[in-house]
Amino acid sequence: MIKSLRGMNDILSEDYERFTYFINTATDVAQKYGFHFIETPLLEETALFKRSVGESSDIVGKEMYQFIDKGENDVCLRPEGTAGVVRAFIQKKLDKAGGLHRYFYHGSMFRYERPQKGRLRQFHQFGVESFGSESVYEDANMIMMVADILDACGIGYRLQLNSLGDSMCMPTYRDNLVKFVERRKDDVCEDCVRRLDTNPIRVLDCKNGKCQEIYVNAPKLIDNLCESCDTDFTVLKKILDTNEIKYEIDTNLVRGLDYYSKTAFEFVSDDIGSQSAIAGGGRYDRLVEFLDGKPTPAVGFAMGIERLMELIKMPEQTKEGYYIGALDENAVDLVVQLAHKKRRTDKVTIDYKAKNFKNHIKGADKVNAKYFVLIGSNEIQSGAIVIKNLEDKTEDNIPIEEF
RNA sequence: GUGAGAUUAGCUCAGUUGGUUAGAGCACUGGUUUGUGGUGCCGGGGGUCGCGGGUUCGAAUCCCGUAUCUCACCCCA
Repeated sequence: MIKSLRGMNDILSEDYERFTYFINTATDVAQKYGFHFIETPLLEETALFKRSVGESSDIVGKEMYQFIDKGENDVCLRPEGTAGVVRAFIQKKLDKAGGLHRYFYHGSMFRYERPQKGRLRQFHQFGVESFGSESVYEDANMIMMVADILDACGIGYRLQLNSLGDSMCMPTYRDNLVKFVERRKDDVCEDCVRRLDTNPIRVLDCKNGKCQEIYVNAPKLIDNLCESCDTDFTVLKKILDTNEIKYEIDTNLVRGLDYYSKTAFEFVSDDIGSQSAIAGGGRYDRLVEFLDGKPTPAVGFAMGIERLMELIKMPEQTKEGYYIGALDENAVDLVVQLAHKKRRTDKVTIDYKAKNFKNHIKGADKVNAKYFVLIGSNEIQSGAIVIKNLEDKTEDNIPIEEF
């Protein structure tokens, strides 16, 4: 038997119901915020991700589905959504057009990782990107949108917040942090020593308890923000307070992608195991120019749909449509005919086999039909049918032509 | 990429110190006076015990390899 590749799942039946319910709910919220759908290719030039996500990140360093295509192009399956949207934004020259451009997307992402609960090689994200606004109100807008989507799906969460600084304050801070860690190089774990070279900020969210004890006394970026970053962060907190969105400041929150600056946030759930981040995002004011566009402030987020799946509270299913059954073989043709007519407006379930009453009602119950109609010799002779409402148990006798 | 555990029917799981033909519940399918309310009762189909080797008179059971899933590390959505 041929099986699907490791970490790549089929989505069907009840999972599909949940999946589409989430997409529809999130789409509805995004549209209410004035965002428009954008679809970008699953395959992009490898250089796009190297330059945006960053070569020091694990994603680019070891998790990309990268290959040379038949035209000798170095390409890879997208590991995340932002880079493609930014590329499209620049390619369509919207950076030069000015103004605000707001997009949402959803689709498959690919990362060559060891799968576990909440971590797949092909997974799905719903994401949003906003270009052209440097206002911290737009950052807040993003966070409120995530909160609205999660609320609409009945999902509980904790919001973690941090500021990563900008090109003014971040480099200075990073140098100070490196100096701090280098003085204690012998006491921290191997990973942290490695991080000093690759991505020093990441030492802050090291899971090693001993390292964390040491970093308690490390300089905090949040205490070393430049004036504009500091003001924005204060304003952001105030906006969230005003709009009754609870948050925790997590000075160790570091996003894994190199392009983030200033606001960084992560929504986490305590109910889904160790892969607990259900949404993450932040500001990336420099990314457009890194990718050869006109400098354009931007902010966005992405949500991991698979991680949300089991948390989504689906609305209660209501009875819907018709079940039409044949009591004897002669009636099957008429059943098919009536179903064909009724399907112009309603959902209709039929069975090609003639069965007795009890088996038909079992079938109607199983598909959650609201109306129940049986056709047998009596109906064919009299030309009248009984429509039974399975919800309120009432019956209605009408001529077949009026059905 | 590293470490640990798991894998038996469509699903959830039993299966004794290795011993006849591998079980249950749910699901599926049919019957239960060929015509009105589901839950009852009776029956039926469905398994290369993840896959491949090995030990043994004999393996779902013990050993080795391998695949996948799960958990942790790592990383992230």
